[in-house]
Amino acid sequence: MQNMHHKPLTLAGLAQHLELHPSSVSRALDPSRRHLISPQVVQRVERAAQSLGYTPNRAAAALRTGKSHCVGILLPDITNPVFPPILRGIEDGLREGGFFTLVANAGGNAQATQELMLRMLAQGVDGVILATASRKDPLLPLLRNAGVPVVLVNRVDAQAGCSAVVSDDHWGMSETVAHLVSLGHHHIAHLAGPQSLSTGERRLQGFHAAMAEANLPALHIETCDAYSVEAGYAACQRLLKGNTASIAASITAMVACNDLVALGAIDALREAGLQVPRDVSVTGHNDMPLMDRVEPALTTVRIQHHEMGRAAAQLLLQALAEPSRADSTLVLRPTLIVRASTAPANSNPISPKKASAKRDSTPPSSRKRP
Amino acid sequence: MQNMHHKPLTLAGLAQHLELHPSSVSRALDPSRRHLISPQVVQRVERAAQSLGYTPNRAAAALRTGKSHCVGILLPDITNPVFPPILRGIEDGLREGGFFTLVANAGGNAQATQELMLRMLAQGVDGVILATASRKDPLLPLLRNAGVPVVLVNRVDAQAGCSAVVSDDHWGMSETVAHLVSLGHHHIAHLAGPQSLSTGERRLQGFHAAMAEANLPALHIETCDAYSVEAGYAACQRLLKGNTASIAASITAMVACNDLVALGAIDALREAGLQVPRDVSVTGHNDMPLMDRVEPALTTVRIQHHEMGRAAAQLLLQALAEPSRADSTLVLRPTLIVRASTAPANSNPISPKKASAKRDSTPPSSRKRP
DNA sequence: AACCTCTATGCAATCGTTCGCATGAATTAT
DNA sequence: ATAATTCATGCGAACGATTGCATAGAGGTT
Repeated sequence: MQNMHHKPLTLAGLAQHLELHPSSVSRALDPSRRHLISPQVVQRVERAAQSLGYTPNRAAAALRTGKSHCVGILLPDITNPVFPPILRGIEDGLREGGFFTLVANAGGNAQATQELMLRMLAQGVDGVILATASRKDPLLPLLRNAGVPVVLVNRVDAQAGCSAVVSDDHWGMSETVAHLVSLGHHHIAHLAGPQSLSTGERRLQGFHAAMAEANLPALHIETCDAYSVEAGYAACQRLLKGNTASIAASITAMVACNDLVALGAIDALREAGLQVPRDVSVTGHNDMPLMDRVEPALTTVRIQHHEMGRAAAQLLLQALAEPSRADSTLVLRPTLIVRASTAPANSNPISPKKASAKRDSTPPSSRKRP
Repeated sequence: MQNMHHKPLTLAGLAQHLELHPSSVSRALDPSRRHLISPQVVQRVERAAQSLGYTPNRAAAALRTGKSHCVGILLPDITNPVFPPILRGIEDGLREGGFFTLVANAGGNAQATQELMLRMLAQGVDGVILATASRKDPLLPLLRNAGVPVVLVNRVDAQAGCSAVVSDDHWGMSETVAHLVSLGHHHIAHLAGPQSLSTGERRLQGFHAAMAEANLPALHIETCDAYSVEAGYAACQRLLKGNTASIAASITAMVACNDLVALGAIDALREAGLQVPRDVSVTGHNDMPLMDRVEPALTTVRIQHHEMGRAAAQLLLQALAEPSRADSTLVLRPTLIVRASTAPANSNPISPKKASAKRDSTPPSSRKRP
């Protein structure tokens, strides 16, 4: 086989071909320094670069300038359906800015995560986007010390110190509770997320605020130790068993911190002989894919995941271009999607099933807030 | 604020501190060249590197050696639920080998994809994993010419020339058809995937082979133009309307090329007044997340996505370590997961609903082949 | 004791780009 | 016409790690 591994054309090679000095060619090829070179030469260089297929060696440029045009993305686990659209948004945004994305799953412990981050820094990433930050992340001081711009996405940090993009959890909770109240619910429980994560904390706060706003007491709150079906199942069981039967029976609606938790809760409710939504209405959060097709279709809060990623990328690009720029936090407004898992409150659990018809039966691609 | 951006310690700096020559330190730190240095010095160097927090500048090493320790991953769209577990597997595998993953979504046209790949090469990736390859990908010659090792995952290329990891589509189809036959189905249709993609082609071939094996004619085949709910919906409609009413009515089972297509098909069947699985059984492929919770829970072929990614990473690492090594194709065996969307064939559509009880009611975390 | 081996370390060139500075040519001001 | 000012380009030293080759001792052989 004629495997001609054309050893890539170098800047010096191109310069020689053009009978110019490498530095001139370098300048002619860089938009921000083009003005130093005469237009004719610029054109000549561009043509030659094009036809000879010259591609600059980024490693060399990275060494010289200290900029690798790579951004590190740290997320807990891409397998969690929340993250793909975020990552997609980040990648779309960064690509426009000419950056590549170095993705790593930081599933492990803090120790492993820290080492991972050190390796990323050694790799020379110009900035970092964290989708993993708990409320007080040990990585942040490290990154600050390294002088690398950071943007948090989906979660914020207690002691801030960097830009962030989050969903408006207060608004989401407020809409959810208002929806349930309008259906006649008064005894509304909350399956809260891990309080070590900012989303868990903020949604709980949002729930409290929304209940207060509706003049209802927030009595039934159970915390999950993870965003998973299993954790939701367990939390719901605790909620049902922990309270006296009469109190538990009075709960007619449950607001979950997350779609998976909601699914787990539905499982637990069914196991307890209760029907959703006839006996208890359940809501989720995130509007993960397929939530319109589970049984019953889940009423949930749709977060702008893709937009969150894109915004995070833009924030990082800004910080990269203008390091002195002040940090900013972007809050994106979610949308309540009403489906079949919520129904009018039913004070008498023995009464016949009613009003459980699906209200959002449009195909997924054309779903909109009613 | 006391933003001490400790300019990172350089190899020369460390050497100076140790009163050694940079080259000695470099060797002492590299496991494969350590033997050239006396054990005492190696230890001294390691200690110092540890305590002073020395991290080698990869950009410099990349320039000198031509190896960046980065691998490029190209996939159509991380938002497609098939890819997250694959990516996760790839990342896990590469991390063990000390490599980072540069991820890019190649959603656009061929032109844009090619440019993206060129930029990746300029970035200096040591190898590439493609999850995008159609049956005859224009990227492959380009990569071959650049002398960059390539591994295909989930899809293979007609003119091979590189390693690949795929699922055993023939086996999957064979199991699926056998399952349907054992339920008494004889008139089995196939909603095929795009024939420009290797999975679409291979699953169609597998379907033909499986039907032949069962001594059944493969008469009803309709091709989807994408792996989506909409495409499945449209294809199923064509299947129902394109045939005469009598033929269409005789179909009692449909094998879809993909879970989403199966969901679309179920929509179309319902719209036509047919019930799943009472009137028509439907199967999917992939076992995407939540397929156990849709209505009805989908019988589908579970692909080892994570393992596929991991294997691809290992193949690439091998190719990187030993460039002369021959290409190999790894075929992973999938598993049929039987759920509620398949039921015994019902020759009389008017007969009462039966045998639609869920057979896979174990929680998602502990699902196994029965 | 002279010679040879072997081993641990030092030396210096190199990878491909970038950028401060120097230089010569062209343009303008006086 | 000459000096002052631009402008376009050339020059060469970085950036930080790697690596073939050179070398200085230590140890062993006859």
